[in-house]
Amino acid sequence: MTIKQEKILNAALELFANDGYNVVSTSKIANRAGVSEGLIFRHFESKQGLLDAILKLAFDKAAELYAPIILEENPKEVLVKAITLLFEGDAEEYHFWKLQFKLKWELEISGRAKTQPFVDKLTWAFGELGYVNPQKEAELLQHILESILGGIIKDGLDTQLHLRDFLLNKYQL
Amino acid sequence: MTIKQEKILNAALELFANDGYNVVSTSKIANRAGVSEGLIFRHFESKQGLLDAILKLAFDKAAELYAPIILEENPKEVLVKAITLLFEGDAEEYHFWKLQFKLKWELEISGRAKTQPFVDKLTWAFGELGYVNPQKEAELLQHILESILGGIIKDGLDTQLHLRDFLLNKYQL
DNA sequence: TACTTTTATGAGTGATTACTCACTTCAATG
DNA sequence: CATTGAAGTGAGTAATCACTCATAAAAGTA
Repeated sequence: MTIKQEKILNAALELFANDGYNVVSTSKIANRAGVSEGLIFRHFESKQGLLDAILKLAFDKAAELYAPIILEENPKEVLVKAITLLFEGDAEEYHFWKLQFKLKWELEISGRAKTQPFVDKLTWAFGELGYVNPQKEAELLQHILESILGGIIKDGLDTQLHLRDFLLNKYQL
Repeated sequence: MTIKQEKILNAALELFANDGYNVVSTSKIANRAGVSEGLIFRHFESKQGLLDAILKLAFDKAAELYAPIILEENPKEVLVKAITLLFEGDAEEYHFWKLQFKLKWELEISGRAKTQPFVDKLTWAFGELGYVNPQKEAELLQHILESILGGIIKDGLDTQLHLRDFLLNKYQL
């Protein structure tokens, strides 16, 4: 991984996340990265190949972020971490999240299979805590968290922050 | 409104909703509508103007759909209608909903101000029913419904249908 | 130093884009 | 019938697109 390769990835991530995959041209990416356009195709073969490389980085980043929840053994703590995680994202991760939401609708990339372990863990936690229908409770919470994350990305963290304590209170955590 | 004008609107709605605004070319729209490309610009001035015309139709359709909830005077019935509404969408409305989700992320059109009366009505209903924090209960339910609607559009009605009865039960309706 | 491989450039390619315009067809009116 | 304004056409335009390729600079190895 050369320096210019990283510059291309960073520039493309930012542009894809902010403007979308289809409207961002490879010449614009090259310009932002301070690199010749041809270099993109040398390293990543095609525009799609560049996107694939970024998606792999995003996947690794997400796995790393969710790991503490998957490994947690206290059911209450699982829910606490799941809820608070959203509100602690730093600026670096921001672009990855935004890209994921954009691509979900622009290219109809589901990312559904990837969240399955997370939903399974939530289901387990709700079961341990004696909920009648842990499976559906888990799906519901997953929906809530996904929509709140979308709100954070679109309208800013401060517009959603008050829901954190409300949720923690609602689930008696 | 001439016949060809309607054909253009229908073709564009379907293509925008399925493929996205930026990837659909005006020549493709004209072709699908069985119309010369120039006619699009005669009637709608620009590609953006065509989109604006479609968004106006979508807004009217949404207002018409939400009206029964806004006018409802029984608080419990407000929540019932809000929850069940999602699961009763017919095929014609489907494209309008899908377009809204796509544009929300592709062009970052918020549509937030437009849902305000709906959220206000939910807030009122939760207040009438004695909830401690009706404002936040309303925002939470709005988040849930939005995310479920997204699930219906992406993965199909049947993947989300079981959540309807679960929600009705959870809110004791 | 001499040779090889990799990294990097930027002008050039055909295809496609949103949009224009000179022109024709059509329907309505007096 | 004659006139007029709107509806409709389709070839044409400059700009931009993803991508190629001949060539040069740099880095590694002996």
